[in-house]
Amino acid sequence: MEVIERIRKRSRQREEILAVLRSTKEHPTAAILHAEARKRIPRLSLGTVYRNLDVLEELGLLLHIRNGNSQDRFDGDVSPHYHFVCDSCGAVMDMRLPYRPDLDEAATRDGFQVRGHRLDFHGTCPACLKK
Amino acid sequence: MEVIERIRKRSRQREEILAVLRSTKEHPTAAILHAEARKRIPRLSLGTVYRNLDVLEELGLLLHIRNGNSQDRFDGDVSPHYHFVCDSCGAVMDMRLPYRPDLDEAATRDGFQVRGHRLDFHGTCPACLKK
DNA sequence: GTAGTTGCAAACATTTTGCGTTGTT
DNA sequence: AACAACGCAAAATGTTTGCAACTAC
Repeated sequence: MEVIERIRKRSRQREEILAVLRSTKEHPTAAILHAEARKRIPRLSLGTVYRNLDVLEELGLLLHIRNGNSQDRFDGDVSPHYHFVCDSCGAVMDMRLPYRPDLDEAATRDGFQVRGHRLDFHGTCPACLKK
Repeated sequence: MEVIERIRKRSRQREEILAVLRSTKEHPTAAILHAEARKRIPRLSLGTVYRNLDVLEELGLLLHIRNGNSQDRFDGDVSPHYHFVCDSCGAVMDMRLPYRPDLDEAATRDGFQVRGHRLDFHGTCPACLKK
């Protein structure tokens, strides 16, 4: 948990939530993380999951993807990268595409102070194309 | 209402909602549209606003921006363009930046069928910078 | 007359919060 | 001992839906 312990008290719940998130390449919802983490901490409540997701986001240890059709998704990979969202099945996948800092430069004008960007591609994912 | 009338029955409510959306450069939430359209149609219900936003999205007459901190926002400008989201005040603004179809080409690989992309910049908006 | 559309209110789904207890430092 | 974090359940938020009445065609 590195950074955290200087600012927050440690908790098994928080460690477990982050571990689950880091163990997958999917981009799970809060409910999925809850179900998964419960396998090891059966009494873990959903409220605790949300509270810890907030804390972890604040500390920059996860990405909060407010995209989805309904439920938000979370990404344990905080390095800059882009996503692909399937129009058909709704899955969120990582793109193997270099990050483009030059886009921020092009956008810095008209008085905007640009801190970064978010780029999502959408279309049909390989799995759905097969159907 | 151009296109619509061939597919749907016309309704004053739908026309008013689209008119309000087109009259602004802000990117209003459903609640804002409701409040605004109510000035002319006092009994307009929020349910009707949501139903019509769905219809209008389906017909390609608006963009549904599932971004925001909580409430979704809507954009009456359906031409391809990018947005800036202010980290400080949450406002969504249009960027004067040319659309980049080449990004889609670069992303077409690994079996993805790319239909388009969404690019949001974030940082601090001119108004918030002054404070 | 038929079927799309409405207003209203109830239902939903997701996320947030209050509170008394537990855990970490 | 102090106070962060917890579990639980209730509340808040944003959106959707069922239904009877209304409206466009």
